[in-house]
Amino acid sequence: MTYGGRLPMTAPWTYIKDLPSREGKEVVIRGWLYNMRSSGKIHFLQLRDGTGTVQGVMVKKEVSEENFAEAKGLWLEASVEVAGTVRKDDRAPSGVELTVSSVSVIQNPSEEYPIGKKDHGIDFLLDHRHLWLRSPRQQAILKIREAVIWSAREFLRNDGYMLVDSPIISGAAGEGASGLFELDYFDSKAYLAQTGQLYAEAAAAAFGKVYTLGPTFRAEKSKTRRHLTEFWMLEPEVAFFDHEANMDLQERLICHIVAYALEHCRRELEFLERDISKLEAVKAPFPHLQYDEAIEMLKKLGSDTPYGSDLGNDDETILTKEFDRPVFIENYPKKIKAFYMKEHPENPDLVLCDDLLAPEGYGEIIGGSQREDSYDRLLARIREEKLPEEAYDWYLDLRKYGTFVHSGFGMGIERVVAWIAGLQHIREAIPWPRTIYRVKP
RNA sequence: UCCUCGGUAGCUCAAUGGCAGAGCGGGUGGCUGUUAACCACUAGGUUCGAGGUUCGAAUCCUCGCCGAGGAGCCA
Repeated sequence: MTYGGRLPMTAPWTYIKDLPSREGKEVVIRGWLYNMRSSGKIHFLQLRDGTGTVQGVMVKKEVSEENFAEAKGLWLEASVEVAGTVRKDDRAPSGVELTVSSVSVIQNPSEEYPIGKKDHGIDFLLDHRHLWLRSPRQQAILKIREAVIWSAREFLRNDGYMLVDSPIISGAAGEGASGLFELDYFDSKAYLAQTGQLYAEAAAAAFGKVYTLGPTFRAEKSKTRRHLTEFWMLEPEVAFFDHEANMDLQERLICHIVAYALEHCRRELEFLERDISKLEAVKAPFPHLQYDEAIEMLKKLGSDTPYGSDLGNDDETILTKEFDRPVFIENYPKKIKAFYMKEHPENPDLVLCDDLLAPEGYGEIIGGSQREDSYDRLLARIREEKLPEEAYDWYLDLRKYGTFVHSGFGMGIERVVAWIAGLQHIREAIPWPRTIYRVKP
């Protein structure tokens, strides 16, 4: 079982996804054995290579006795190179099977694979995330994640947006000191970014239409199905866009992402048993509710959240069940929102902002606002919130040198993935979830 | 930080004061079309830890540890 000797890496091999087009041909595939059944004189090798799965049928009288016996001794997740002939078979899910002529063992595990064929508890699966990724469900979810990110970037790039990365280490507190991860930075303190927004605003003054995409960090001890301590956020920021244009961009972006997933991830969505009709309903225009209308509506639906409070998770769930597509909640009271949001021109107690809530109880996937562009009002807000003024000197500069109407928003990647894939918990929507009690693997 | 629930074989769970069990996985044997294959046999335990109540504790009590679900906060 010498790897280099028996398996020249320059040799061509075939990916399982391409087998249907190689019917009748002799091929070699490389991958892993994810299950095996045997009837004594015939082995059924369930093989996967990351592009698909195929059943290798190994008949005793058609292969060497040694090779047949060696195959029988394989453990689950053995890595193998399998040679055989592609054969059409109506019993196979992909329409083809592989009639095996020989199996070369790359490595046969010396102990049993921890993840079995029956159900496991979430604690065990998260402890084995590095192996759990191999399961079909996790692969389907992560393919949808990739599609969400890819389609969002494609949409923005085609619409003239430029990716301008923002720093992960920052000396400024961002949205307020609570929930920040603090780290030793040589002789002083620094923080992990909670948002790239302030940097995106600076970049918008340079490039006009920009976005950031990267990990963000919240040190809050949240223990819910909607929270991670490390999550990815897409944050467009647009010069000369007002609140209305901002929401229009959000609506177009979400529609594009959903349409892309429906077109390119149909198999994954079906595997996850997602109700596809719910996604097909996601079309513009999305309904809009003013904050006070939302509070009124919630009262009729049995919530006792008073005017002036932020909506709770239960409120979001109740509210979104009233609609078949995402719903905007606009113009929250100033005192429950961030300092950088622009005051409502007709009501100084409100700010020009929006949350976009996904249907079916998934809740907030986007938070956005028009930014305060007045130097004086922004400075006043920083003082009102008792934020460290000196940390925001550069941010205030943006209002000092050619200030401009601008707006932007943050879209939580994992929440969008959880919604589109129909997940119960956000932690499956990221390859390596970080939660309050879990940083390994 | 608060509330709720849980921790028993490698895994998923049962046993609720009276002999520690099943399914899956592992081992051995059988089976030429299996689809979480099946059949037979078999090995496998510090019941999370410490202390307590009791003739007797996986089970009841106290403390601790480790998780999960939810609240708050947020994307």
